Amino acid sequence: MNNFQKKFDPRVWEVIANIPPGQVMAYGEIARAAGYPRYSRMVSAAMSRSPEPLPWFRVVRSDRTLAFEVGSPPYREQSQLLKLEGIRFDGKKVIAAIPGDSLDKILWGPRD
DNA sequence: CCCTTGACTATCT
DNA sequence: GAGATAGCCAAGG
Repeated sequence: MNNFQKKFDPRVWEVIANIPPGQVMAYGEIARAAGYPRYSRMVSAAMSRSPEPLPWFRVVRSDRTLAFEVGSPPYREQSQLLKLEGIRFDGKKVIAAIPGDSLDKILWGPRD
């Protein structure tokens, strides 16, 4: 299909729904995985208009920072949800902490 | 058709 | 590493 499938290609939502807990993906990565390189902005649009709940909080910018304004309600909510999955923050950047990743990193973080 | 917007990115200072 | 800049692409006015 040529455009973003008239509406939004469900593959985008699939990709997001399949991000494992403790792991995160960037908008561009999701777009690529769904077969739409350069559609990062469309991913954000598709996400906010998803017909059903998605693990939206596992989606971050390519530089691994959150897409919301630091300190804003949605920012705090997202960071909170991520922390509940064991994800740590290196300043404003998230540090994916999948179970199986270096235990030292999960418990102590890259710095300390 | 032109212009603006946006939960984006890559690149250059 | 932070800020500016230029691409990017669909939507809506």
